[in-house]
Amino acid sequence: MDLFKKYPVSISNTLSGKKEKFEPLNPPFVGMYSCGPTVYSEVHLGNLRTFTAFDVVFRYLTHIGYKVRYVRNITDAGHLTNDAGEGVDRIEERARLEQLEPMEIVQKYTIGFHEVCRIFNILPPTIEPTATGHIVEQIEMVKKIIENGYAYEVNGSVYFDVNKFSEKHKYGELSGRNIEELMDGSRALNRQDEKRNPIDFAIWKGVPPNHIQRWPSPWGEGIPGWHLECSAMGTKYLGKQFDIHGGGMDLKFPHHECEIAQSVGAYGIAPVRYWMHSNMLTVNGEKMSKSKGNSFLPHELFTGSHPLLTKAYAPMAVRFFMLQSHYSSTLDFSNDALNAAEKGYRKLMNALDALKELNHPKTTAINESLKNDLDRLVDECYLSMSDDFNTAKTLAVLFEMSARINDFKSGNQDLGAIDSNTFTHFKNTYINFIQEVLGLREDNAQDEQLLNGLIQMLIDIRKKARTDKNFALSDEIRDDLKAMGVQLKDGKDGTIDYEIE
RNA sequence: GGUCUCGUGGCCGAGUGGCUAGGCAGAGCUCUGCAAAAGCUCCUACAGCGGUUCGAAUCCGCUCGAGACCUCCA
Repeated sequence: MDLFKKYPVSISNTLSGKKEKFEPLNPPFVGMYSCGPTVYSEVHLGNLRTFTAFDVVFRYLTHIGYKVRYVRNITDAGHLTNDAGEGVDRIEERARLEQLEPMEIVQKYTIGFHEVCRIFNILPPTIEPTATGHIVEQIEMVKKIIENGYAYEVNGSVYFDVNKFSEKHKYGELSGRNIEELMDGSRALNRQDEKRNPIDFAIWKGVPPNHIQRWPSPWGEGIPGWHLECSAMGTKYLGKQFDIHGGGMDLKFPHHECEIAQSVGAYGIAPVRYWMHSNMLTVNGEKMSKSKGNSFLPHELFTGSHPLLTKAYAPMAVRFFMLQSHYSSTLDFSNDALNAAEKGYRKLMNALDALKELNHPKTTAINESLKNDLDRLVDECYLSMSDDFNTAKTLAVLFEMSARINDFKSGNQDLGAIDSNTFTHFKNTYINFIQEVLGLREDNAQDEQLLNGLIQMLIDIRKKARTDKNFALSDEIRDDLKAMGVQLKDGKDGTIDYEIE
């Protein structure tokens, strides 16, 4: 039986505001889209939280047997910072600043983004389309919206007519807004404004002659509107209606709201069945963002070079830190929290190493209650993840499992007291959840071999010293290693393990 | 100003009507040549006030506090 049938997934659908049973349109296939980065500068940790959240969704759905097509875009076409045609195009701005062609900027930061994803063990999506690679699709979509009467052209730009749209459809359903309030909230149009209504938004924007990024269109040279790419590419690769659309909370309005309007305006059907929004990473209670100047860059984390950090943190400790909270809650970023996460992460990984070394011996007398306990833990891993991808709850279960693992390792508990099927199931679940579902892995894998050899050598010397009762020497070796951050651990049976701090 | 969210033990964070979250820190015990690790035990909270209920951290109301969106942002 497929795991997704045994452990049905529920998702907090931000469209309905309720937790709903997840039923894909065409099981076992799942279509999932999440908004990727605009590649005009380095991604920061806040961005990474969202990518990590949907990485785990992708991983888990895949793990339980769904065939997931996961589309995450790269926004490499510049967009004006507001729809009135004022403001700046960030990619264009950056290009002028660095004296580069916009596509050089885009290339540079796309590569940087991929590098960071690799470091944080964020899997590549199954399709990673770019906005500039889908100008044709976007133009076609604009045409359809015009044909359907929901957009109008002014001076080479095309605007979505929100008022017209709302005569037949709902606008603001996702973000819980109504048009009247939005009108009140927006400033009045000035004389130069091309829009009929302040809440209309550009789906194609004509650009002045000095603008570098530009594409020909039926309305003249210009750039696509900034909400349009997701609609066009989502439709192209996932269909007019697909299962899951994710993104950060701050994209809910206007970005996702506009996506819905465009898709309905073009195809007459709601594009997404389950909307998921991940919450913000905060610093001292405030949203981490570039504009607030409180963002952390990945390399500042690895090197500990940020003024608010007391030390460097490994990427996997940070990933673990993010998984310790639910994606829909805000998560506060601090040294103390990171320190705690680092230790918790190590504990989990130590148990993982121990478990990999464990093999089931001959079964002796079966301990029923132990067997039931292990089966329950396996079950709870799945139930927790199926409950709206509750990674925090899942980690709590994994910690319980690690205690059982350490019992087996130390001999506190006899492995023979359970049958080998139970053990294999337990073992596979622990390994799979940590590595595949949560995407946690050992850091520093490259240097490990060399280091392992060196330390092993010292361990052998120390073993001899202890056999000779030369404790002065054995302690010296242990203490000197400790000073360098290598902690030796003497086992009951004379084996010596170590841990790098 | 409008809309909305949140306020959990020393810290971080799950939990949305009754049953122990978990991690980190702290205390103790076991194991151990010592140390570390590990296991076990303890520290048992839900912003304040009122209400609903047999029973509320969980539902309702008010108060206080924090934050988000309404402009680009994951």
